[in-house]
Amino acid sequence: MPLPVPLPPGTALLAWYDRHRRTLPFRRSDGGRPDPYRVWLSEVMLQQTTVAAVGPRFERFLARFPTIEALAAAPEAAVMEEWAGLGYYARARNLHACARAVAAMGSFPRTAEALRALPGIGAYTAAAVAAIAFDEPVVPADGNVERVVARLLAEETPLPAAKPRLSAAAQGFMADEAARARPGDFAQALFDLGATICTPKAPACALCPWRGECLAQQRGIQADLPRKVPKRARPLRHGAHFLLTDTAGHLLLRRRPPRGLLGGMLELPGTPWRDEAWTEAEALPHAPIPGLAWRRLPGIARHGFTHFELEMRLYAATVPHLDPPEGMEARDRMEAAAVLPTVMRRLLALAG
DNA sequence: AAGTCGTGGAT
DNA sequence: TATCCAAGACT
Repeated sequence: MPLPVPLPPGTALLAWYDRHRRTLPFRRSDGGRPDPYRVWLSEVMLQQTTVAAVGPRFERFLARFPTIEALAAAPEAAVMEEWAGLGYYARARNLHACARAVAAMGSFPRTAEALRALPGIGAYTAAAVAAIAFDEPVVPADGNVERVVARLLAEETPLPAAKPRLSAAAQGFMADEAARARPGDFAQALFDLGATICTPKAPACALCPWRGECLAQQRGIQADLPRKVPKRARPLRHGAHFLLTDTAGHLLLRRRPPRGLLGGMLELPGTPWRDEAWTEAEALPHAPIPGLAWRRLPGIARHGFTHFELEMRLYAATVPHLDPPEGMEARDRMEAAAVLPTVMRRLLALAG
């Protein structure tokens, strides 16, 4: 009987993946070659966004834009509306620009290096699409992979400073022959390991295919890694917005500037957002149509952004017929609820 | 290169 | 309620 030899990392991880891989809406289960359009779309949707949030939106997006040519041919406003509620709206603008670039080229580039040059595709997404769709031997380093590698190596340097080292170490996995034979599966195996075993809070080390070689687990510090630099507190800001409706149930919306926060999305017209609350006398001059009988609705809508928190007051008025001023448009209430970003849906909720 | 850029679920 | 953080990109 030979001495038990630890399986090389690639073989052990892939064997675990073949038994425990997750079934996901954007992941093929028939073993066929993934469609680059679907892989790319899912990777962009999944940027800083949970699998649970992407799930129902992925097929819905594909139903509306079945091919990258269809996406490229669509107006940007249609893409923004389809993206409403998903957040990080620059992704939708870049997605559209990328679709037009790829459609003009005829097909997706097949290497991470070439993919990296497209809008909205950074180092991670380039490697993920190259590995999953084209089996290029690269390792996409997302938050899961950073966490797995930080624990494997017991890396004490806090993120984000440690990211280059962790990413390089992850790429080093491709020296393993088993990993190099299945780059797409290897990448997704790392994702699944991070999502189901090597979790942020209480990792299930007893079930981990790499428990034998994990330095953090040996030292008992796995739950403390990766270390991170503390985030700054989020300031509180204030706004006042205006709900103008007509007797047919339409309401007035305004398109935000094409870049920056919520760039290109629709909103309820309102004041700028500032550090101090708006009094009624300060807010009313910002109404889309001054001089109407604006009435303050009770309550305050709150919404958390990445780097500040927002409290909004809402004023309402009614006119017989809505005639949108320049730069604004009228939508019926059901449609508005569907195309507005979440922060604006909170205001609609305030109106009942 | 640190700040900007959304949202919802888990804890 | 407060905090974390998720298949990050861009400036």
